[in-house]
Amino acid sequence: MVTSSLKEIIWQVVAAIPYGKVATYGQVAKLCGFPRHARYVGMTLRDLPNGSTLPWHRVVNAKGEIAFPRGSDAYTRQQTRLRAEGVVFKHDRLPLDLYRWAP
DNA sequence: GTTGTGACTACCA
DNA sequence: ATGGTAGCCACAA
Repeated sequence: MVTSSLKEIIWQVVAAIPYGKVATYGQVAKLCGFPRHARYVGMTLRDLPNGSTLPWHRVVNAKGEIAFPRGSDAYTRQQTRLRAEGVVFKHDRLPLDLYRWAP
Protein backbone atom coordinates (compact mmCIF):
# COMPACT_ATOMS: atom_id res chain seq x y z
CA MET A 1 0.00 0.00 0.00
CA VAL A 2 1.26 3.42 -0.91
CA THR A 3 -1.34 5.56 0.74
CA SER A 4 1.30 8.19 1.50
CA SER A 5 -1.09 11.01 2.33
CA LEU A 6 0.25 14.50 2.87
CA LYS A 7 -0.46 14.07 6.55
CA GLU A 8 1.89 11.13 6.87
CA ILE A 9 4.68 12.88 4.99
CA ILE A 10 4.27 15.96 7.13
CA TRP A 11 4.38 13.85 10.27
CA GLN A 12 7.64 12.32 9.13
CA VAL A 13 9.26 15.63 8.30
CA VAL A 14 8.19 17.24 11.57
CA ALA A 15 9.43 14.20 13.45
CA ALA A 16 12.80 14.66 11.73
CA ILE A 17 13.37 18.14 13.13
CA PRO A 18 16.34 17.80 15.51
CA TYR A 19 16.06 18.51 19.21
CA GLY A 20 16.70 22.16 19.95
CA LYS A 21 16.09 23.27 16.36
CA VAL A 22 13.03 24.63 14.60
CA ALA A 23 11.55 24.85 11.12
CA THR A 24 8.98 27.08 9.49
CA TYR A 25 5.67 25.86 8.11
CA GLY A 26 6.84 26.76 4.65
CA GLN A 27 10.08 24.88 5.08
CA VAL A 28 8.33 21.77 6.30
CA ALA A 29 6.01 21.93 3.31
CA LYS A 30 8.96 22.36 0.99
CA LEU A 31 10.80 19.40 2.50
CA CYS A 32 7.67 17.36 1.91
CA GLY A 33 7.86 18.31 -1.74
CA PHE A 34 4.88 20.67 -1.61
CA PRO A 35 6.26 24.22 -1.43
CA ARG A 36 2.86 25.90 -1.40
CA HIS A 37 1.30 23.88 1.39
CA ALA A 38 2.43 25.79 4.44
CA ARG A 39 -1.16 26.19 5.59
CA TYR A 40 -1.81 22.50 5.31
CA VAL A 41 1.10 21.85 7.66
CA GLY A 42 -0.64 23.94 10.29
CA MET A 43 -3.95 22.21 9.65
CA THR A 44 -2.30 18.82 10.07
CA LEU A 45 -0.57 19.75 13.31
CA ARG A 46 -3.82 21.12 14.59
CA ASP A 47 -5.51 17.76 14.08
CA LEU A 48 -2.87 15.95 16.12
CA PRO A 49 -4.17 13.88 19.03
CA ASN A 50 -3.44 15.19 22.47
CA GLY A 51 -0.82 12.65 23.49
CA SER A 52 1.10 12.73 20.23
CA THR A 53 4.87 12.43 20.48
CA LEU A 54 5.33 14.55 17.38
CA PRO A 55 7.46 17.65 18.11
CA TRP A 56 4.89 20.08 16.74
CA HIS A 57 6.32 22.82 18.92
CA ARG A 58 9.42 22.98 16.71
CA VAL A 59 7.37 24.47 13.89
CA VAL A 60 7.01 28.26 13.75
CA ASN A 61 6.00 30.80 11.14
CA ALA A 62 8.27 32.54 8.62
CA LYS A 63 8.87 35.47 10.95
CA GLY A 64 10.40 33.17 13.53
CA GLU A 65 7.49 33.66 15.87
CA ILE A 66 4.98 31.25 17.33
CA ALA A 67 1.92 31.20 15.12
CA PHE A 68 -0.56 31.61 17.98
CA PRO A 69 -1.60 34.95 19.41
CA ARG A 70 0.89 36.13 22.03
CA GLY A 71 -0.36 35.31 25.50
CA SER A 72 -2.72 32.54 24.45
CA ASP A 73 -2.57 29.14 26.12
CA ALA A 74 -1.23 27.42 23.03
CA TYR A 75 1.43 30.09 22.67
CA THR A 76 2.62 29.64 26.22
CA ARG A 77 2.66 25.87 25.92
CA GLN A 78 4.74 25.93 22.76
CA GLN A 79 7.17 28.49 24.16
CA THR A 80 7.60 26.46 27.32
CA ARG A 81 8.36 23.32 25.35
CA LEU A 82 10.93 25.13 23.22
CA ARG A 83 12.63 26.66 26.24
CA ALA A 84 12.85 23.21 27.73
CA GLU A 85 14.98 22.29 24.73
CA GLY A 86 17.33 25.18 25.31
CA VAL A 87 15.78 27.42 22.67
CA VAL A 88 16.15 31.07 23.56
CA PHE A 89 13.60 33.69 22.56
CA LYS A 90 14.71 37.21 21.77
CA HIS A 91 11.88 39.67 21.81
CA ASP A 92 9.36 36.87 21.22
CA ARG A 93 11.35 35.73 18.24
CA LEU A 94 13.71 32.91 17.35
CA PRO A 95 17.23 33.34 15.92
CA LEU A 96 17.51 32.26 12.28
CA ASP A 97 20.44 29.99 13.12
CA LEU A 98 18.02 27.45 14.48
CA TYR A 99 16.57 26.90 11.03
CA ARG A 100 19.90 25.80 9.63
CA TRP A 101 19.79 22.10 10.22
CA ALA A 102 20.84 19.65 7.53
CA PRO A 103 17.88 17.66 6.20
C1' DG B 1 -20.15 21.59 -8.40
C1' DT B 2 -19.31 26.24 -5.14
C1' DT B 3 -17.93 28.79 -0.87
C1' DG B 4 -15.58 29.83 3.14
C1' DT B 5 -11.67 28.98 6.06
C1' DG B 6 -6.96 28.67 7.92
C1' DA B 7 -1.11 26.82 13.67
C1' DC B 8 0.99 30.50 6.05
C1' DT B 9 3.97 33.58 2.96
C1' DA B 10 5.50 37.23 -0.03
C1' DC B 11 5.01 41.72 -1.43
C1' DC B 12 4.23 46.67 -0.97
C1' DA B 13 3.22 51.34 1.06
C1' DA C 1 10.40 48.32 11.39
C1' DT C 2 5.18 47.69 10.98
C1' DG C 3 0.59 46.87 9.07
C1' DG C 4 -2.38 45.74 5.29
C1' DT C 5 -3.33 42.98 1.14
C1' DA C 6 -3.30 39.34 -2.19
C1' DG C 7 -1.99 34.68 -3.35
C1' DC C 8 -1.92 30.14 -2.07
C1' DC C 9 -4.25 25.23 -1.82
C1' DA C 10 -6.37 21.19 0.77
C1' DC C 11 -10.35 20.48 3.35
C1' DA C 12 -15.22 20.63 5.22
C1' DA C 13 -20.00 21.84 4.66
